[in-house]
Amino acid sequence: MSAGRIPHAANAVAVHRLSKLTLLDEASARALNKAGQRCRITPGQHELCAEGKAVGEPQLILSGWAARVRIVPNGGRQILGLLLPGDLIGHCYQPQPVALSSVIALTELMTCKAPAPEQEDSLRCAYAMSHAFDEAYLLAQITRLGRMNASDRLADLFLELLERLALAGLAPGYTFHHPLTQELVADMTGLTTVHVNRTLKTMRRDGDANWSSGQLTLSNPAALAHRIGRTPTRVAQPRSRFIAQTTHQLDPN
Amino acid sequence: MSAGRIPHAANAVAVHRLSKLTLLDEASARALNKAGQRCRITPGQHELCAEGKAVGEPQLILSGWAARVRIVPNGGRQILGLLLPGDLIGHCYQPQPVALSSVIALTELMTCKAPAPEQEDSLRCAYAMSHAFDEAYLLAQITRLGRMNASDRLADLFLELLERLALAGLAPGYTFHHPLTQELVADMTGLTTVHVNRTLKTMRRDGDANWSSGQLTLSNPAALAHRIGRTPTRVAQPRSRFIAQTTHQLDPN
DNA sequence: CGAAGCATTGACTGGGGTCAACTTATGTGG
DNA sequence: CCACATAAGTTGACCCCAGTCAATGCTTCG
Repeated sequence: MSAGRIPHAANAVAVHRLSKLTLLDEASARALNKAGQRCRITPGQHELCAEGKAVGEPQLILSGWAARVRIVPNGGRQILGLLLPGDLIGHCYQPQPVALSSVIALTELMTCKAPAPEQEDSLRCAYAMSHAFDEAYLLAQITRLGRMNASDRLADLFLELLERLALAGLAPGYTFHHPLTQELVADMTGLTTVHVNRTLKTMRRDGDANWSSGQLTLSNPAALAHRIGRTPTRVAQPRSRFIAQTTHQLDPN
Repeated sequence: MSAGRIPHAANAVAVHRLSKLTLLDEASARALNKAGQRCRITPGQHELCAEGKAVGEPQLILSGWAARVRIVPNGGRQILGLLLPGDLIGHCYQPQPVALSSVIALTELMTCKAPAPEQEDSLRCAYAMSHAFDEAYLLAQITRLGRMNASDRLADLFLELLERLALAGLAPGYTFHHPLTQELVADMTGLTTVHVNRTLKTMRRDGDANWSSGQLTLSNPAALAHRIGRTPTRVAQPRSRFIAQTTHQLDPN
């Protein structure tokens, strides 16, 4: 894996994630590498996709963060989910699809066209797995918003992020870099900026998490997960490589 | 469409819904009718599917209501979404899938095996459309929980139900029958039973909705939708029959 | 330097939760 | 037909988590 900014390295993270979802065959890996050579840059804050508009070709995120967003009539904003490196944008199965939410870039975003899977391709399986994880994250978001208090929402969200970034190989230790503002966290968790700030303060005091803008550190993810009753996300049976191998990240205490 | 309880009539509602999602060809309609002849009955309150367990063959709901449920560590329960006649259960694309949530029957439930689509079948498209609607309903659930107050949550939920039941031909006028208790509504909307009761009282007083257990009547769905800024769910471009034809249900004022 | 965005804090308020009682169905068996 | 049990709906009194408003730091950047 070479360094620098040559295209091959650009999609290393995305391939890393997809290959953890299923065993990628030769042809798939080659298709991904080839697709990564034609990447597109989207500046931060730009919209990649507008709710209600036609969905274009599915894109694969090579680097950067994005968010699925919905504007609420009364002026508010709800973030439906986050999109991280290795995630797919606009991958659906129905014909003539319409975007169910807008997608905005939270950072400068590098994307490429997601190569179309051939018949019986392992890529098709990787996409399906990715799609299933997307649904799992939506369900997690629902339980967070519906049945958790402020501090549990934040803890659960941070653990999910750690899990997902670990899947893409982006969370060494219990720390990760992120482009989130407290306002974004508020729009994600259904809270206000003020209350997010207060809750973060409490979590810092209690030694659970340390938010210093741009970076987040969880002192003891396993203990935190246990306390709020969180279990790692699973979408397929633990056969060969069909599960995300992130559990070990949370095992030690 | 004959009356009575012969198998052909049993799946009439499900076929009605799927054929509104896309234009069903002859073979698909025949496959659905045939599948409906071998139906299974699940008593109310029974679990069809357990979170974390392997998912079996995809099922099609012929009649009755079910709910996707997740138990929250601190004793609570969150309903992730409702499953209505014509909806699919356990339809996913990844191999060896694991259920992302439990599914429980809210009423006695009649289901049949969802016939496997052939290559380039219109059934495949119908399933994909149904899947897309499922995602849309999850997103709607997120914005409800994240950014709406109690009365808007109830109004939005009721409008969604009206829209979905109309799609299956089960909501003549602005009234529909349902098996929901106020506790179920509470578990769905992230509120408490007590507060759901109070909010329903207010809505009745204001002439927005009338909850009399077992039946719900919205006096003016279009006005209500306008007030809370709700638009009908759309997942594909309005080409031929690719959109749900429920808009007319909400048009008049 | 000022401007703009983000983080932080305090004082006050209110929507919805909690607790607890009571009523109204809907059975169910004697 | 009534006695009893159970589930669902209804209401009141009280409280608290999180929202609102508003001011003040703290960066970063032109």
